[in-house]
Amino acid sequence: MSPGSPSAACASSTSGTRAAMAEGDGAGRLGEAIAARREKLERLRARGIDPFAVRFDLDAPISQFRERYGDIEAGTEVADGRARVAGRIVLFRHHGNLSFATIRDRSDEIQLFLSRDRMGEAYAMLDDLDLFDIVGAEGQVMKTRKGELSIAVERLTLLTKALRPPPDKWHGVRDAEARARRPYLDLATRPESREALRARATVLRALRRVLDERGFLEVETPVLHPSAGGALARPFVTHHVALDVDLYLRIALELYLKRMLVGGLERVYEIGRNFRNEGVDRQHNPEFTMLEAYQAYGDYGDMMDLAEALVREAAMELRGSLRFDYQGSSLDLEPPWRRVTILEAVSETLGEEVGLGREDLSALADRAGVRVDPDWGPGKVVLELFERLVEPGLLQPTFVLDFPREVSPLARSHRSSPGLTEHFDLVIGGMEIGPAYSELTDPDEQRRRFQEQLAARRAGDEDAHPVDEEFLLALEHGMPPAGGIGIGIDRLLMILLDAPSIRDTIAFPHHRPEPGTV
RNA sequence: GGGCCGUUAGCUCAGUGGCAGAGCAGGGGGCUUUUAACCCUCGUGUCGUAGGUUCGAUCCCUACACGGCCCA
Repeated sequence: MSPGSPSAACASSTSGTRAAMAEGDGAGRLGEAIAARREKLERLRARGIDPFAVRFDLDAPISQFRERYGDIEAGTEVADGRARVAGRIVLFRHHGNLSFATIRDRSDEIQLFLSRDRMGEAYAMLDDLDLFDIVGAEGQVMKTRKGELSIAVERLTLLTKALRPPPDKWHGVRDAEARARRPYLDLATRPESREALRARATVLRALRRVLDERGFLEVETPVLHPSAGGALARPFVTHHVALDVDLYLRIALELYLKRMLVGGLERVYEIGRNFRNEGVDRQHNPEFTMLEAYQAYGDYGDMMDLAEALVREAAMELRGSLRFDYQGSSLDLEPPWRRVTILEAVSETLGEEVGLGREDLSALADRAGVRVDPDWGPGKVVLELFERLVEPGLLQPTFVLDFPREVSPLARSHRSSPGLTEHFDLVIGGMEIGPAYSELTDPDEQRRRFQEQLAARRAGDEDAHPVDEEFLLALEHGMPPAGGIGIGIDRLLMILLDAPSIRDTIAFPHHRPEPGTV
């Protein structure tokens, strides 16, 4: 964008259609506001002030001044309390030769006490400052007569001039669409929005700590996969130009982490982005963060212990408690969590015994108001019944055990129940947080499972698992028995933050591009 | 995919079949202890888009787009 050329800036606007048009017309309040800010920009430049400074030395984040001087008496100055802080101007109150500005940094807000007395001629610069400009300030720590901790500024440095007006200083960005389209404005104006990102970091740290302490190695595996496996979902397709091959964005981490077990690493985990080509709703974003961990010589029982430890640690770290509300209902994350098989859970909800052997499963589903495809096998019908009728009601943390083999091609067959696998889903707040298995290590069995999936795919199931020869080859070299688990980080955050939508946990959630901007 | 709701100034929101409204933000003026400061003053818009009904539509109707909620 060429500096000093308002018209060029308008013409090259990349903002929304409506805004861009208002600007293009050169009329309207937005155009005026931008023009006013640009005039100030030029005035500042004319006075030798760089409106986009290179750097600023500061002492500490604002929160530290609060901690240190929060207790001083109203109407006093701290003799040795010098402060250099920086932040964005979020409130401005002018009183002629005295002004108050509230600036915000990553840690907190503090008031700048700006008087002509202390600033002299430099006070005139305030005429050319606006809300949302970023400034650095140096002065004396003080408290006003009304008891507001402030910095009596002697030197004020403009660090960045904001050329566009900020959102409403009190409400921030409230419109869901506007928020989704310009998340940085939401972050700049709504504290909860910033808190959610801190919470994510806190939770990830806690999860890593638990795994690191247990001897798991954090690893990274490819995002570009020649075949999209490890889960039953439709992938995004991309293309490698030099190799001239189509590749898929990964839908799961599983198959590469298992190869690492073949490689002898025994305990590995990865926290990474998965991509699934599906709709966007309260519980789904096309890219989401998954933790997967694999523990050699363990089974899905060990994964239950691990899940409890991981979630407990994350909750304690973030909330300091295992009991809190989720969307109006009280939640208790204290282990041990309830364990119920999927067949028991479905039977309990329907009030009659449900098994894979029942001939009338489809009719049963029909009576329960759950639509099922006539091509589906009993396992898929049971899963559908569970997901529709049972899962949304499982508020408290629950391990739902022993999924039908038909819907779990990568889990080991159950050691005692034929037709089932050692696969559980962890459900909290009515949402699937993640699956875990006793892993299938028998390459011949794995091949048969893939072939069953191939048959399903040929019958029209687009989500069926592809046959992955490279993976089978690795298994043939021998993978130790292992337990593996996946935890959807975004959904776990929904629980821990009491958030109604996955969007509240993601900095840049996906949305349709605004028409006319692409 | 279906149903319902929403889309009006940069932001937050009112509103009407007959000149388009408020608060904040912005311009001008005042103010040396404010707290979403206050007081005076000034201007504003493709009323989501495209059609239709009407003398006249931002308002009623239809379709579409985007968003939200619910259902599948």
